[in-house]
Amino acid sequence: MTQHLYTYGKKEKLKSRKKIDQLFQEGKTFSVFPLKVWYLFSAEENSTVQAGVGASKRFFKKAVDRNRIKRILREAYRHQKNILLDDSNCKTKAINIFFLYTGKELPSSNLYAEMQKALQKIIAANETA
RNA sequence: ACUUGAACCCGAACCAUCGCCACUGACUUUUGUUGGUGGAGGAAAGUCCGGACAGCAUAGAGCAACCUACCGGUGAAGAGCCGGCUUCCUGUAAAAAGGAAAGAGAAAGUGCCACAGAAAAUUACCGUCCCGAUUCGUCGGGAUAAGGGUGAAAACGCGAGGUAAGAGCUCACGGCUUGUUUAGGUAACUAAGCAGGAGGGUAAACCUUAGGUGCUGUAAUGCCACGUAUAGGAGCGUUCGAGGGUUGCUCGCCCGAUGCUUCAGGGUAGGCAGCAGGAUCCCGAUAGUAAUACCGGGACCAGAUAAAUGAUGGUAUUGGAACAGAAUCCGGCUUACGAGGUUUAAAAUGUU
Repeated sequence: MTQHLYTYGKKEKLKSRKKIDQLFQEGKTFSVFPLKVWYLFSAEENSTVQAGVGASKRFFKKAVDRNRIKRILREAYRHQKNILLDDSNCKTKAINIFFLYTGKELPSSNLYAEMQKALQKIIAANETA
C-alpha cells in the first residue's frame, strides 16, 4: 500500500451522485468537531476507499470560502488516509466516506488532528461490525 | 513633501518537495508508469440591461402590463459609449475652466406638499386703509396683499402711473412660454423680429402624449445507451368534442382521438454533442475631436459536473496581506476592494 502515498486522484474521490445519496440515506454518522462524517461499508467487488468533502452553503455564502474549506479537508485527508489503507481490516473493503465541515467560521488550523481521529473511529467501527 | 479626491495601470516574485484538473508524446496494452504543454477575475460578483444560440408559437382584436423619452454619431444591440445642446451648481469683475442631470408634458385632469407658518393655492397673524361704535384702552364690519414674520418654496423682478390703502389693476423695460418669420447650424438649439398667452412646486404620484415590446431559458435543446409493462383500477371524451396551444385576461382562432386526467406500483437519473476559434486577444498603419471603423502582421489563451490552482519549507523586507472563484458564451452597467506605480486636481476654507 505504499505505492501511492499521498495522492488524492479521481479514483479516490466520491463522485457518483447515486453513491452520495445512498451514503446520506443509509450511512452511519458521527462527529469530530468541526467535522461531521458519514461512512458506509459496502460489499462491492472493486474494493476502493472513496471520500468526498463539503461545506454548508448556509454558513459560507461565498464560493471562495467553500473552496478554501474543501481544499483544507482534501489536504488533511490526503496526508492521513494511509491510516485507513494500512489497516488490514479496511484494506479490502469498499468504504464510502463524506466529510462535512460543520463549523461556522473558517478553520484556523490544518485539521490534521481532527481528521486522524475521524479515520481511527471508522477503523474501530469496522472492527466491531 | 504629505494627505485626500479623480482617471488609468497592476492585482503578489522566485526556488525545492508533496499533490490536483485538462490535453498530449512514449512505454506497457485489464490497469498503470513516465515526460511535455496549459490551468480563474478586474470585477469571474450583483443578475440590472442588451444580444448570440436553442425550443415553442406566429390569426387577429380589445383591455391590461412593461419599456423608452434633448440632438447627432457609433455599435449586433441596449437603460451602452463618444461628441454636442439646454438647465443647474462651483468659480470669475466678466470670461475661461470644472462638476451634475430618469433632460417629453405641471399651460388636459386628479392627488400630494413634513416641520414652521394666518395661509402650501383662491390664504390674511401682525400691518395698511375705509366705515361704524367708544368708557378714548379699544371693539365690530369691510377693503387690501406693499411691508414684517415662517419656510426648501409665499402669487415674476424693477420703476412709473393709479388708489382710501393697495394690487400686472394699467404701462415701459426685463425674465418665462406658444405660434411664426429671418439668419446661422445636419440637428438639438442660438440670435433678432412680429403676434398671442400664463402665473408656486411635485410626473423617482396617478396620469397624458409619442414611439416600442411574442413566450421560455444551456437544468435550453439534439442524439446514443440502459430499463419497465402496448400490464392493472377509476373518471372524462371521439364531430352535440375531453383536453391542449395561442402573451397576463376576455373574445376569436387553431390543433385534437390506442387520447387526456388520476390511483397504486415499477424503472431510470450513464455518456456524447451543445462546450471553448470568438462581435476573440496583442502589435502597428490609416480615417475620425472621440466612441469606433477598416487594413496589415502575429497568437490560440481554463474548461469541470460533489465541480480542478493548494500545502509545507526557504530566498530580500512586512511573517503574507484587499475584494473575491469561471459553469453556455459575448457586449455593457452597477457594486466591492489593496501594498504599490503614473498622471491630474485641491477654486466650493487640506497640512507643513
